[in-house]
Order: sequence, then C-alpha cells, then structure tokens
Amino acid sequence: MVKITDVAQHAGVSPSTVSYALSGKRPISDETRQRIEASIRELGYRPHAGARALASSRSNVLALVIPFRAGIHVPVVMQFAVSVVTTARQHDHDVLLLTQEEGEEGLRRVADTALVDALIVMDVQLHDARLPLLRALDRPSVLIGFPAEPEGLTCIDLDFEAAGGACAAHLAELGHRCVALVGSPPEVYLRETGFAQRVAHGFTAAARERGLTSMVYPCESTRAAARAMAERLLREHPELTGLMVHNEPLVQPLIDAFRELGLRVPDDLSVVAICPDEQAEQAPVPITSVAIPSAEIGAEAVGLLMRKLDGLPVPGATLLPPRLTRRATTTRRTVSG
Amino acid sequence: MVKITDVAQHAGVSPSTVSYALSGKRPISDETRQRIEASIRELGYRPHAGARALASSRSNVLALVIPFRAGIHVPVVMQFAVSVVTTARQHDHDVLLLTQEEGEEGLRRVADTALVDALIVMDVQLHDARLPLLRALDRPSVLIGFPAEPEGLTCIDLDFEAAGGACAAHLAELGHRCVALVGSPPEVYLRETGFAQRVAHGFTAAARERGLTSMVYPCESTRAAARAMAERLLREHPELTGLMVHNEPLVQPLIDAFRELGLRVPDDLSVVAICPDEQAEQAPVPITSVAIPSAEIGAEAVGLLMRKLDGLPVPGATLLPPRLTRRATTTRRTVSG
DNA sequence: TTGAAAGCGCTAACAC
DNA sequence: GTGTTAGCGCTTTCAA
Repeated sequence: MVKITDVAQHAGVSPSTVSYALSGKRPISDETRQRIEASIRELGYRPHAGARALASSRSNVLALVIPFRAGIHVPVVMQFAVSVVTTARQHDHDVLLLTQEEGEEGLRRVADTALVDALIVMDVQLHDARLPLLRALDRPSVLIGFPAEPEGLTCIDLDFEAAGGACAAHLAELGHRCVALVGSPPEVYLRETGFAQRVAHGFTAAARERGLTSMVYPCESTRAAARAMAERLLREHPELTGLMVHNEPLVQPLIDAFRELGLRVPDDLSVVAICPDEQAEQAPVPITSVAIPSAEIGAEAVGLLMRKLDGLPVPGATLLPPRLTRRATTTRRTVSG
Repeated sequence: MVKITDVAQHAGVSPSTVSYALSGKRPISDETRQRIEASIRELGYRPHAGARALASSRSNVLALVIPFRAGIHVPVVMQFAVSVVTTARQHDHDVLLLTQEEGEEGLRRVADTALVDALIVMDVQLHDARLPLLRALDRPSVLIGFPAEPEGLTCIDLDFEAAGGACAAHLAELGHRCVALVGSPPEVYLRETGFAQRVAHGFTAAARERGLTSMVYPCESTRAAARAMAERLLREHPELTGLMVHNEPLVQPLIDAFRELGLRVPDDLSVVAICPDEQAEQAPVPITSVAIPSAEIGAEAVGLLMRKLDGLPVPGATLLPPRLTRRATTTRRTVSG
C-alpha cells in the first residue's frame, strides 16, 4: 500500500506538505504542488479513509436513514436516495445506508462511533421517537418531514399545505364548485405523519376561501378500496366534479373506477394528484399533478448538512413550494342541463 | 469522548484486555469480562470506527453499487438494498451506497482508500467494463448477475434459464400448445444483460422439448407498446393460449390490452410472469408468477462476502432455483369447437 | 512556503 | 489469563 510518506519521499517534500497540498488548507508553491501531484499519480496514492477519519475527526460519510414499510412509495424513496448519494459525492462525501428498523440505537451507533459526520433522516413522524436523540447528538442532522415540534432541528419537505391549496385553487379556477380529497390510508393519519393532515388542511382552507364545497376521505391503497370510494363519492355527492388524490398507488385505480362507473375523466370529473412527475407523465392519461420533488429535497438536504458541517447557519425549516403541472386529467367544468 | 483507555482504567485492566473482550479474539476470565462490560455500559463507551479501521485494516463496511436507469425495476432494487443492509447488520457490517454512475473510479476509490472491505455489484452486464477491475481489486466482491466470462468472480442470481423453462413447463402442463414470451425492451437485449437471453433460451428449449409452438418478442415498457403487442400476437397467432411475460411494468398493461381486445384471462389466455411476488399478489387478478427473490439474493450475497472475508472458499456461481406460484391468471386450456 | 513531530484511538504481536 | 507497547496512516500544531 502506498502511503503519504512514500509520496513525500518521492516528491522530495515532507508528509505534511503532501497533506496540505491535498486538503488545500495552506498555500503551496506551484512548483511543489506540481511535483506532489505527479508523485501521487505515478504511485497511485490514495489516502487511507480510516487514518484520515482518526486524525481529522471527519469521516466524510453521511448516514441516510430510509423507511421501509406499508404506505411509503418506493420509487420516491429510491429517487431520494440516489439524489442524496449524487449530491454527497459532489461534496466529497459518501453515504451510509441505514434502515428505519435500526431505530434510535442505529443512529446512536453510527454517530457515536464516528462512522458518520452527519445524518439525514427520512419519513419523520409528528411525534417521532428519534427526535430527542437527534437533538442531543453531537452530529448535525437534517430531517425530511416536519415533526410537531421542530425546535432545535433542521427540517425540509415539500410544502404539503400549499400543495393541497394549489390543487383546490386549480380546480376552483376551472370552475368546479364541489371537490373532494381522497387521501392516504387511515393508518398514515393515525401514525401522524403530518403531511397527510397538512394536505387536507391546505385543500380545505383553499376550497373554503373560494366558496367551494369540499370533503376529505382517507382511503386504503387497494383497487377494491378505490372502487368502493368511487361508488361512495358518486352516491353521496352526485354534484362532485373535482377530485384531488393524495395517495400515489391509488391514483390510477381511482381514475379507472370512475371510468368503469361511467364518468369520463376529465370531461365529467377533473382529477389532480400529488405524485412523482414520472408517474403522472407515464399514466395512460397523463395526470395533472403537484410533483413530489424527491431529487430536489435530497440535494437540498445534503446542501443544508454541508453548511452545518462547515459551522454555517441554516434555516430551521425549508419548505419547497409546490409545482403544479397541468396535464390531461383536469379541464374546465361544463355546466350541463 | 470516552476511549478504550478510559474503560481500561475504570475496569482496572489494560486496554488490550478491553479490546480482546470486545472482539473475543482471546479468552477472558468471566470476572474480568463482567467488570469490563459494566464499565463500558457505565461510561457509554463506543469504539471509534476510524481508529479501528486503521489498526485492524477492517472497516466493517460493505459497498453496494445500485443501478439507476431505464429498464430497471425500482422496487426490486430497493428490496434488494434493504435486504443487503439488514443482513450486513446481522454480521456487524454497515453498507455504503454507491450509484452505478460512479463507475469504475468509484469502485477503485472506496476499495483503495480502505473505506470498504468488500463490494456487492448489481446489474452486471455480459461484458461489463468493471469486470477486469473487480478481478484485480484486493478486496472481495460478489456480483448480482452473470457476465459472459465469470471466471475468477463470485456471481449470484435467480436461475433465469430455469425460470423461463418453468413457465413453459407450467403452460405445457395446463395443456397449452402455442405459447409466446413477451420480454424486456430491445435495449435490454442489446445491452447484453444476459438474463433476458437466458429466460428466452430456457423458455424456448422447454417449449420445444414438450412439442409446443413458441415465439419470443421483446417489447417496450409502455401501455401503447403493450396494446400493439397484444394486437400483433392475436393477428399473427390466433391459436395462442399461453403467454409468459418477462417485463415487470408491462404485465398488467398487457393483460388489460388482451382484455380490451375481448380475450378473458385466464379462460382464453393463460398468463405467467417473472416479477416480484408482491406485484403478482396485488394485481387486480393475482398473477401466476416466478418470483424475483431480491431479498434472498441480497442476503445470500452478503453471506458469500462474509465467507470470502473470512478466507473461506465460496462457489463461483450461485443460481437460485425458480419458485413458481400458481395464482389466478393461468388455467387449463379448454379446447373449443 | 515548508518541515518536524506529536498525537488521533485502536489492535495485535510479544512477553509473562 | 493478562499487560506492555509498537505501530496503523494521516492531520495539525508548532517552529522555522
């Protein structure tokens, strides 16, 4: 194995000079730097990660805790993870993958052993058991999602309340007067993930402001539940012409169910969803949607963490504004009869 | 920060005794061990990962390289990753996540800096550019998928050839005489991923053995392509009664397309797929399928790596036998007329 | 602009 | 069964 002393000898300088040439933490004359770089290339030198971590108390590794259970949309998690890894690499960091099920002990372990310098935690609950630990840890962290009491924490997420509002506003602008939100399964509300309630709140508030009739229904993510929900909505609210769906796997089944029940989308019923753009674009009929910006959130989360690691101040809350793209499932309400 | 000398002092022993108590690499008297464990608990000691890696030349971290691009089914990758992390933890290892796009340089980096002890590489191509590097690396690796020349490498995957054969055999047993395989998009065949060809080969060979008429069609993963494919199959092979699909996102669209064209599944057309069990179970009509055992592959890949790290011999090739589960999309051929 | 040298915290000979 | 001690390869004062 080639080490820093080998490079130093080869370049005719001291080890510390090589180190400084590598880190840029003190000025090196052009000529010396050239010689060092040449030696590094020639010898194929790679600094030992462990030695570096030990001497500098920086591992240059971030922990990413991903959720894995019912109700979480897998492609979103995946896209998020890839974005975190890619952005971390741009900042010369690597990413250690942890699963939710490792729990608080897992967080404590990677932090206390100095395996990682900082942590990104996905799928944060309103009253997440990990919050006290994250506050107490000597390493910075960024949470994806907002707990009930975000004090002392750095959080980032899509502005779900604004997203709900944007959907209601969109339907209102198209002339719809009676709208419904079909949301996440009941367990997601019970689990108090926060974003489900926020969407409902934003949707309801925006609808009321504009004088619309609105209602909210949680719904299981199965075709059968979609069918039952469609039937129920038609029965209880025959005047319904605008629908918002916040439940990724349910969007298409719900549209299918309405179609089977004789409603045309968008002519009889306008549908707008919160879902990844990819899903909205690839649907049989492209769906008007507010994007779930996984990649942006991932990149921004890493950016926040880097600033914290550099001792720079960061905002406690970062809310990404919703981006609604009109596609083929919403249209102006036609007043019949 | 609490260090090993603190623990040693607190327990009244030497640092090496603490180290050995932790690693179990030499016998410690029960009484001493108790005292040490108590001290560790009391002081909240956690060994520094970097110091450990430096002194022992073992980081206890595995690299996992995941693919991210068209034609790869995201849930499969995700499930695989979770299984690797979970299994690695059972062996006291962590997992560093790398994306395919980091390429050979990424592999070399994490290996040469001793950031990781070993590597798992997903989505290996028939003539993968990374193969020479993986052979030359001083760290063990396990490949998911089989290259054209697996000599000197450790590979594991579902036995896709047997899977293709199992599907043909299943259809034959149900009395079908004319069967087709709708496969991955052409680019997957062009990319020479290997498994696409293997499925086709196994399917064709098993069909021929049993005297069936069979054909193979690559197909894009879009609804439009599914529809066109269904029409074409009906037109060119009106006697077709058995279909195998090896293209996850296409399974349901294809079934839908046939249904729209007036064929009932399974009464007029039996359909068997290679796809994750989860997808097969959750379909509107549960799909008879050969499972893609991501979790088993992930767990076994880690197991192989652990044995290699321990200097134990491992098989060069591990092929997981296909597991076909009969569900609601295949049935006995009814000879009409 | 550069060098010398003292650690960083742990492991694993080696010695008893 | 346990202790002593010399590194592991790097960073970073301190000194020039």
